[in-house]
Amino acid sequence: MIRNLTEHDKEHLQEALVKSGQKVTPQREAVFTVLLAERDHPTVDEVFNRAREVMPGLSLATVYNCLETFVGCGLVRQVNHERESTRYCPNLAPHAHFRDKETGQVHDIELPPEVMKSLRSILPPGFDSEVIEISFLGRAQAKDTHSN
Amino acid sequence: MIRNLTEHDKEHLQEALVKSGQKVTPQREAVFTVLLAERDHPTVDEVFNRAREVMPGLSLATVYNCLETFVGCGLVRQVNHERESTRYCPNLAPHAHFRDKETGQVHDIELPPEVMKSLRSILPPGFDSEVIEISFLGRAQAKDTHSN
DNA sequence: AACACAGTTAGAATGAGTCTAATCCGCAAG
DNA sequence: CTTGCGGATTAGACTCATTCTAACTGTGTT
Ligand SMILES: [Mn+2]
Ligand SMILES: [Mn+2]
Ligand SMILES: [Zn+2]
Ligand SMILES: [Zn+2]
Repeated sequence: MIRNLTEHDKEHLQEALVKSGQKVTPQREAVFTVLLAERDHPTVDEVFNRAREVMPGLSLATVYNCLETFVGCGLVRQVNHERESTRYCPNLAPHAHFRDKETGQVHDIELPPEVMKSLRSILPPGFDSEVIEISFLGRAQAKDTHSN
Repeated sequence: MIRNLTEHDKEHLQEALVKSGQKVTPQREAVFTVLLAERDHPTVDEVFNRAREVMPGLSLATVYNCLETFVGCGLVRQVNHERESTRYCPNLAPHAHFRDKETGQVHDIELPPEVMKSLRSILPPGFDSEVIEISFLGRAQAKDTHSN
């Protein structure tokens, strides 16, 4: 269920950490592995529980620390919906989030560059934005969790 | 500073409340007045402190209750940025929010219908969204708070 | 060996928001 | 009038995601 990191992902992790002056540790590898294994936007507690299966001594504080570190080096994004627990997303492509009101599931919605551009264009002169967050709330038709 | 409600706004409040089977009370009028007086997306505490100036006995619990009621009848919108305290906005036109990273101020950004449409169009078939939230984070050039 | 230092850890503290149970108040029936 | 009802208000207790603190670990350096 929680496969190990591919060489490629391992390098990605190491590069981002080292580039910002931080170390690769077993805990960070475990947490990153969890994030890549199931891209369902888990909460901190969900990450914690999944990671503990493979590293039983891991503490909740460390999961908070790792996730904060990852956000800091741009390895993952935080996802907030209203005031619910923060979720984490390793998808680095520009995308919006769709939250299913009934199931609570969060889905990635690809953001074409033209839409990004039209969004930026609504900012009046003088407004300069680094981050744009777009989130939908609604109902998504049930679909196979893995369609393969 | 905290002018009374215009007749028009009073009717707006009454209509929305009565339509959803709730009563106009002095507390609700006071809280609504505060929201309309300064459209700066105040937090609950800010609303509380402003409203107490005109109604000293008002309780924080009631401010929470009033704001929840208003959201329920569509009189105001909740505005969340990351995990900061929830803010409240009486602007009913479709708009996005821009948060200034330095000042913390929140500005309304008008959302043209064509942009709304292009946003809706990125949803894959099967996804049906009632609410879209768009928030920008960045820096806005200082401007007179009241330019009149 | 002693030190430096980042990372990890358990548990305490924080604080926005929610819940509870008592009281208030406007209104309608007796 | 008096009483009863139901929604609204209130103070304070409570929740719980997140942050903070201080001790400890592990690794590399002098
Ligand atoms: Mn779904
Ligand atoms: Mn500003
Ligand atoms: Zn995502
Ligand atoms: Zn607004």
